[in-house]
This record gives sequence, C-alpha cells and structure tokens, in this order.
Amino acid sequence: MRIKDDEKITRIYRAAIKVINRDGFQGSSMSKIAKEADVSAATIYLYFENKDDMIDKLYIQTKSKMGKSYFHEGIELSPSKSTFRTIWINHYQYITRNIDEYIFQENFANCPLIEHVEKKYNMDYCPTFEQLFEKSKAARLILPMDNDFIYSLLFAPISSLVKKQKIAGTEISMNDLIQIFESSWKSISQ
Amino acid sequence: MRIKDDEKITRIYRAAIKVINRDGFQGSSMSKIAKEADVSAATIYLYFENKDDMIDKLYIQTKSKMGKSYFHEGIELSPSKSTFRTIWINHYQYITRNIDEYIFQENFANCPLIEHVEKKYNMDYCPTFEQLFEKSKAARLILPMDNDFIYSLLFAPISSLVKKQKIAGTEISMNDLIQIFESSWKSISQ
Amino acid sequence: MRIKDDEKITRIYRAAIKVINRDGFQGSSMSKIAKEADVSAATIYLYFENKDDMIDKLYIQTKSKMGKSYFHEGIELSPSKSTFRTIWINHYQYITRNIDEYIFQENFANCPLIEHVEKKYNMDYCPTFEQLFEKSKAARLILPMDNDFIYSLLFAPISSLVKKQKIAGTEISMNDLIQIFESSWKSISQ
Amino acid sequence: MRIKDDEKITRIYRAAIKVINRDGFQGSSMSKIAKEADVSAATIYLYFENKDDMIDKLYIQTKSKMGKSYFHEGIELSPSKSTFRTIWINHYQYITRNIDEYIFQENFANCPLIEHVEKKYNMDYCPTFEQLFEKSKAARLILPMDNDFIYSLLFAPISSLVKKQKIAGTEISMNDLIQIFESSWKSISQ
DNA sequence: AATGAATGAGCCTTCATTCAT
DNA sequence: TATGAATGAAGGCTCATTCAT
Repeated sequence: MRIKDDEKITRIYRAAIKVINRDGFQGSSMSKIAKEADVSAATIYLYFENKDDMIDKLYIQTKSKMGKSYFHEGIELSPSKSTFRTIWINHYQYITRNIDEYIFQENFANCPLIEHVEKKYNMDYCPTFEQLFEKSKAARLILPMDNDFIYSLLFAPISSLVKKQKIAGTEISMNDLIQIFESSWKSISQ
Repeated sequence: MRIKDDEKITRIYRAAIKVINRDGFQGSSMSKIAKEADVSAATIYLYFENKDDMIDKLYIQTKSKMGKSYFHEGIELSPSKSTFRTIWINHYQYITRNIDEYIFQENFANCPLIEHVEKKYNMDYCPTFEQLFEKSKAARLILPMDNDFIYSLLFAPISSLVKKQKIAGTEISMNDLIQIFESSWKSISQ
Repeated sequence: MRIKDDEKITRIYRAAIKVINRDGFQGSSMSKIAKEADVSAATIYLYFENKDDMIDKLYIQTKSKMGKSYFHEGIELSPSKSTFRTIWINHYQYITRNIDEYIFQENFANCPLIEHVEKKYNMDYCPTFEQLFEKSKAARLILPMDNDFIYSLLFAPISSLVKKQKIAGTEISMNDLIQIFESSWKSISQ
Repeated sequence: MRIKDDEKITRIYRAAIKVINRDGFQGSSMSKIAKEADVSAATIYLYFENKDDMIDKLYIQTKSKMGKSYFHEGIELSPSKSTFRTIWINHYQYITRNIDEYIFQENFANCPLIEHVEKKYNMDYCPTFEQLFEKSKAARLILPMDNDFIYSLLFAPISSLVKKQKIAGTEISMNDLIQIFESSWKSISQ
C-alpha cells in the first residue's frame, strides 16, 4: 500500500485556515480547501469524519498550539512583573505572527453551535496560568480577583488592538507596546 | 404605508440576527431568515439588493445603535472618572442585553471580505469619544496615549468577559463589575 | 406569483418510472429524473421532501391505480366464474399495458428498507377483493382457503408470465390466455 | 493457496447478498461489501473486473445453485404426481431458507440493463425440467401446455406467498403447504 | 408591494475504481 | 496476493436569486 503522507494533514489544516480567513467562515467550502491544499476533496474525508470534525480538530490544534506559545521552554515562572511581561510579549508575538489562526479561533468560539467542543475533548490548556496567578495573588503581587478577570484585563486589550491593526494594516511600535503592557499591568497589580 | 415598510425591515433585521445566532453564520440562509421574519424570501429582495447588502446594512444598523448606546441623552461629558464610569456601565449593559448583536458584529468585523463596508458607508460613529478622550488627556485625567489604545484598555476586558460569561452561562455580580471597572480605569488614568 | 403547474407532478412521476425502468433502481438519480421530466432537480424538492418521499409516493400512487384497475366501473361482483374471469383479464391488461409501473412496484416491495410504507400510509386498496372472496367461499364456488392463497394462485402465474414475455420480447396469444386462466381457475375452484 | 481464494470469493458473495438485502440494491456499495467481507475494497478487484461483473457472477452463481436445488441427488424423475410434489417442496424449502438470494435474483432479473447476462453466459440450468415436463405431457399426466406456463402455474404462487410471508413476518403451516401444492397441481394436471 | 414557483450553481459527502507499496 | 491511500465523478440536497402573477 501507499505510504501515508504525514504532512498531508498539515497541508489541509493550513489550507483550511487560509481559505476561512480569505473567504470568511461562510465562504469556505470543502472543495475550496481541497484545491488550496492540492488534494482531492475526497482525500479530506480519509483524515476527518466530516467538515465539522475537521474544523473542530483544527480549533483544538490551534488552541493547543497557542496555549503552549505563552510559555517558552525554560521560562522562569516565579511571580514577578518580569514573568508577566515575558508571557505578555510571547502572547503578542504569537497572535501577531499567527493572526489568521487567532481570528479563526475567535470566530469559531463565537459560533453558538460548536461551543461544546471544549467539553467534548476536555481541553484544559492553561493549568500553568492558574498556578502563576494564584502564586502571584498569594505574594500580593497582583490583586485578588477571579482568574478570568486577570486574564481578560491582561490580554484582551492587546488582542483587540492587534486585530484592529491587522484590519487597518498598521503596526504597533515597540514604545507603544511597552506603554500598553505597563497600562495592562497597572490594572491587575497591587 | 411608510410605517409598514419600516416595520418589515425591522422584522427582517431581527430575524436575521436570531437565525445567525441560532444556526451560526454559516448555517444561516435567506429562506430561514424569511421564514423567521414571516415573509417570503422574495420580499427581502424588495428591501435589499442581495444577501451581502442585507448583512452590510444589518452591521451598520447595529453598529450605529451600539455607538449611540454609550451616551444616553442628557449625559454630562465633562472629563471626569464618573463620566467614564457611566459610559463604561452603559457599554456593559448594552452588550449584556444585546449580546447576540454584539457577537454578530465581531464575527462580521473579523471577516476580511467585508472590511470595506466601514469605508463605503463612511461610518464615523464615535466623534464623541474622540472629544472626550482629548479633553481628558488635556486635563491630565488620563494618560496621553493613542485613542485606540484607550478604547481597547477600557472596553476590551469587559467585552471579552461578557462573551465568556455568555458561553459559560454565568453572570457577573455588581461587586465584580465595580472591581473590573476600577482596574480598567487604573490602566488608563494618570 | 406563478401559477402552479399541476401537470408537473405527473411529469415527474412519469420520468421517475421511465428512468428507474431504463437504468434500474440503482442507476436512477434525481438529476436524471429531473432531466427526463425537463425540470430542474431543485424543482422536485418543491413537491417532495426527498428522494425516498418521492419514491414512496410514486409507489402509493401506482399501487392505488392498479388496485382500481381490477374493477372497472359498473362491474358485477356477484360470485361467479365469469366475475373472476373479468377481474383476471383486467389485471392482465393492466400489467401488460403498464408493465413498467408493475415492475417498479415489485422492485420497490422487494426492497427491505421501505416495507413500512404500506403501514405508514395505511393502504388497504383491496377490500373489494375480500368481499368477493368471502362471498364466493360461502357460495361454495371456490375453495375455503386463506385469501392470500387465493390471490396468489389466481394472479401470480399470469404476472410472472407477463414479466417473462416482456424480457423475451414475445406475446401471449388469446388462446394461451384462456388456457392459463382456466388452469388458474381450476386451482381455486371447488 | 487455491482453497484460500475460493473461500475469499465465497465471503465476498455472502457479504454482497447480505449488504444488498440489508440496505437495498441502491444502498449497497463496494466499500460496504468489502467491510462486511472483511477484505479491502481493492481486493474485490482481484477477483472481479468491476461491480457489474461481480453482480453478474453473483447472479449466475445463485441461479445455478437454485437450479440444482430442485433436484436432490438420487431423485427419481419418473412422471408422477409424487415427483412433482418432491420438486415443489424442494423449491419451497430452498427459497424459504435462501429468501435473500431469491429476492436478489428477482430484483436482478427485473433490471433491464442486465438482461443480457443470461445470453452472455449461455445459461441453461433447467434441461431436466424440460425432460420431466415433456415426459409428463406424453404420459397424459399434465396438460399439454407451453413449459413456461407449467413452470409459472406450478411455482409462481408459492414463490409469491413466501415473499409475502417474509415481509409480514409470518410462516406457512404444513397443512397450508399441502393445500397450496394440491391447488397448484390441479391447475396443471390432466 | 408581495409572494409561491422555479432554477443553476454550489454545497457536503460517497462512489467505484486505481495506485503504490 | 493484498491493501490502505488516493481521486474524479457523481450522489442527494440546499442555496441565493429571479420569474410571473
């Protein structure tokens, strides 16, 4: 039998994101994705049960990839401002470089029919966050709030801005970046 | 005669949002929307050129509605923390009560093919914001940053949280709300 | 609005039988049927929920048509050999002239997945048969057997022969026809 | 090596009949049959040219099997009522026990596109019938009719009834069976 | 103004079949 | 021999849109 082309799934994933981000969620179709990935549409069904399954798995894969991106190897997770800055910058770099995947994730998450995926696959990609937040609260570094609040206060503004910049076609300067981080940090620090 | 038309357009708008938020952006269709609005699909084409036109106008309408919602009539726009709090709370209440429209807007805005709408219709719904921000910066109430940054730091966290609560099916308490505002305010205040 | 083309359903029915009998049950497809009926495939779905629904209704329609064909108007249903002969001849003429519909019915009935139709639509097209058979048994004209047996002994041989003749491309002569009826009659008469 | 092949073909045949009778003629597919036979779909193409070829051969095989079933080994073929009864009972038992194959044959035979098979493979599985019928006619045991007529009068009623029983899920009692044979016999006997 | 009828284009998916190992 | 991988063609069905009243 033929050898299985391990890189084919990756090609399909890439093509899916590309098409979805080019033509929108609604404008995407299996045949467009297939053409973009340079495979037959039927081939996609060797790797995925159906379209929903493919998109679910694409979401899980990108979500997990992003989850890992916050924490580079060897990162020091002691509760300090510089740790938060490192993570924050990592996040900024990730969504800047993978803006398509990031937008795909948001669109996916906003789609009401598919909110169940996280439970179905039992995704919990951020236990590290929990620990860092708790330790930081214990050390009186940050305010004693719900972790969801901390997460949103820290990351939502920069995420929102990156999306805006993408649409406008502009870029954020290093100085601005520092200013935004300092502001975000102020909102959660004690 | 005139009233009847307007009411029909409203019905179509409402139906569109309902269907889009029930079946997702991809699962919506003109016939479903027509059925939900209790008109013939052909009728929709009396009021809109085509589907894109309808969705464009739906976006503009909701966007404008939301733009107005920040500022209730008779609101005092003097540069003060309490003005910002009022606006912030207005925003919170609006997206909480119109979460479907808000999510629709986000999905729409994320779709690259339709980014031109804002230019096409020359939407500038926030001159009031500009003025308030500039006056507040001049009065050294808030930090001297790009208005986009201020906007994101102030509103992105609470918007992000409301979406999360919606998916999780939980609610934010009044105490939490105050805490979040205070944090957001800290991030932009001088 | 457009006027509804009442004759369109008939055209679809005819096309369906034609295609099914030309290309076989397996070789038939909605698009072939649509082309044969000279309508768009989508049009078929205005009149039928789906393919199964269409074939179900086609079966019911032809079955009912055949049910009526045994008994021409004004037919005398007194229990006598000549009554049986009339009915028998009617049946022969019907399947000869509508061999396609007849074969379609047999194929349909043989398909295991769709046997439930008769119950779903509560078809009982032959109460007249029941009455004739019972009266004839009471009058000691025919043997006291289960009505199903009578029906099969009377009609199965000629039906089977007509199908064979169709495949072979030959015809049954009038003399032969009489001989076959006499034989069939002998098998049930007292 | 040789044995293994034969066993695999048999498995494919069995699977084909099972699938066709489970999902209907139209619902059957090579991959379903392959899965049921526990082989790869590609394997089927080692033994058959294509799907039509496979079904053709399946028909020939079952047809030949049924042809033989009328006449058990050592059967006495003298022209007598008891010979006819034996053959008739053999036929009844065969279709009862192999109802799926029997129905498959009927569906196949009704499909016009494939009527040529019989000529292509030059099937004449019933010379024994011809001889018996001719001898019986000569001995004035049965009526002097076309052999096709005899065949239909004798077997069509019971075949038709077995199919009906299968759909209804009921069974024919021994008494009934005798009654039906006697009736069928009356129709052809002199 | 309003609508049911109608449709070509396109959707997702499965098919019978071939390829490469 | 045997098979998983791969695919172009076709399947049933729905879509956005237009027609005719």
